[in-house]
Order: sequence, then C-alpha cells, then structure tokens
Amino acid sequence: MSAELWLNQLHENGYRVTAARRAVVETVEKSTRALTPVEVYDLSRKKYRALGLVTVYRTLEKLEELHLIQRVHQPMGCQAFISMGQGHQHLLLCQNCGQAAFFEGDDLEALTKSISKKTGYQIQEHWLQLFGLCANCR
Amino acid sequence: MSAELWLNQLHENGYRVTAARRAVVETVEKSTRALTPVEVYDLSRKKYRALGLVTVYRTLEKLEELHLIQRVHQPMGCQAFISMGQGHQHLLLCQNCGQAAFFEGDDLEALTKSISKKTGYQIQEHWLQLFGLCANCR
DNA sequence: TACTTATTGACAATGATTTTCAATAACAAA
DNA sequence: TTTGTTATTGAAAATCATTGTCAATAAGTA
Repeated sequence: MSAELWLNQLHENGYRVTAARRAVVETVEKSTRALTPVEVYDLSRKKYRALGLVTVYRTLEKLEELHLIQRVHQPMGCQAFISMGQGHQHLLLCQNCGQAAFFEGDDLEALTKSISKKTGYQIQEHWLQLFGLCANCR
Repeated sequence: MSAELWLNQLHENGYRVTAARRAVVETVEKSTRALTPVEVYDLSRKKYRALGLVTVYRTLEKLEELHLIQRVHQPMGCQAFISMGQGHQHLLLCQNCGQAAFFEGDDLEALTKSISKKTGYQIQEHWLQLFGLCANCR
C-alpha cells in the first residue's frame, strides 16, 4: 500500500517508475528488519527475475536521498537499510533476529545543553539506537 | 605516555611488542579524532617507515579486541577508529574538523523502561552519539 | 645466547560498491 | 495512440576496503 507512496515520491522527484524499482520498493518498504543490498536483491528477484544487483544499489541510493530509508549501523556491519520511521524516531533492534521497532520521545534537551556548556560544542544532531531482545526472542 | 599502557596491555595479553605496533599505538592513542586505517598507516610510517598497511589492520583489530579503541560510525562511513574513553562514555564529533570529545552522564533509564514496556523488548545496550561544531569551528 | 613461535610485509584473493556502456523502456508531448 | 527524448537497465569491468597466504624475521622466554 505505502509502497505506492514511495513510488509516487520517486515520480514526483523526476525519477521514473520501473518494474525494477517497483520490486525493490515493495521489498524494502514491507520489511520489518534491516536488509543488505544482496538480501534486497534476492527477495526482490522473486517479484522481478531480471533485476540486477547494481540496480538495487542505485535504487537504495535514491530512496535514501529521498529520506524514505535509512542506513542501519550495527556492530557486525553497516550495510543494511530499513524504512525511515515517521518524524523524529529512533531504532530498537533485536540482537537475535534483527526485528526492528521504532520509538520516539527521547528528550535529550537537558543532556545536550549541559554537554554543550562543558565542551564548547554547538550540538546539532544526535544518534540514538537501542539493542535488545524482542518479545519473541527473549 | 599512555601509549606505554596500551603496549603493556598488549604484552599482558600475550601479544608481542614490536616496532610496528609501537608506531600504530602511538599514533592512535594520541589522536583526538577518528582515524581510518590508511590515515593510521600514513601517520605511523613517519615513525616507522617499513610499516605495512596489513599490519595496521591487524593491530587495530587487536586494540579493538582489548577495548582500547572503538570503531566510529558516521554518515560518511564507518571505517574510522578512536581511543576508547574510560568507563561508560559517548562520543561527540565535530562535523567540520572531526575533533572528538567524550561525555558521560546520559541517563536513559526512564526512557528504556518506558520503551521496554511499550515494545516488549528487553533492552540491553544503547548507542548514543552527538554531532555538532567544536569551539574552533562554530 | 639460543630457540620457539608470533609477527612481519608483500602479494594475492576476496567482498562490497561504483563506473562504463550499449540496449531498452518510461513518459511527456504531439 | 504514436513518437521521440532521455533516464534507466543489466552485464562486465574497475575500484576500494579488507582478509588470507607464506616465507623471512625478530620478540621474549628459557
């Protein structure tokens, strides 16, 4: 469903909507865990056999540029992507199965203000990510 | 000074202290910004010309294993390393010059408890990193 | 001082990502 | 609809980062 919205976004930004992109978007949009380019390739090829790995890389690049997906950083590697949450959200990842959940409501106002005073840095952004075990895996 | 401590750590863990490792350790230990393997290589070769890049990779691997350094994740890439702070510390990075500062005192207790209840995840770890401009660059 | 064996640097191999290129297909305009 | 322009495609090659192999060397214990 929302895959159509992503395709609209591509179209509205001057990109063409192709069968290859459709397959990639449908795969990534509905995944609840971060996928590497090769995983996206394997899954998407079930929908569109002629898909090439290079096209996956190029499509992910565009989806990231449009803020529809984000790169997920993990101890084991940083080459996986997942849908961007809406608004200011952070990721919570299951260390066992990779299942991702989004959360918000982190208030770092007090912390950043104090750090800013202590260090002299002007703070502009923060990365926060939680790791744990999901309900199924715990 | 503290480079000697790192070398001791290596020794105490059964690793030999060589000229190559000495050069790498001295470079990484005194850097106030994250360095990539190639940067470590270039800087260390000023102290020990015969150093090979492969040895840099292998030494960084051991320093990470001993928790003397940590990998630094950034939007532009995740192949840089910096000294580990002491205790539970997080990084604050200058987006302009890369200068790193450590901070602590993040209290995410309340947040993680509430997220845990909402999502059913058992939270075990968190990553927090701040980005901004250091006193010089702002 | 001698000896065992971890460590070295060079080279090759791998893995991930990017570039190149000619063929194809989206889609705007007629 | 049809057409024409041009973005997009997949395959192959090129690049970049990292890891494995190996014989020569040197650290550190005995």
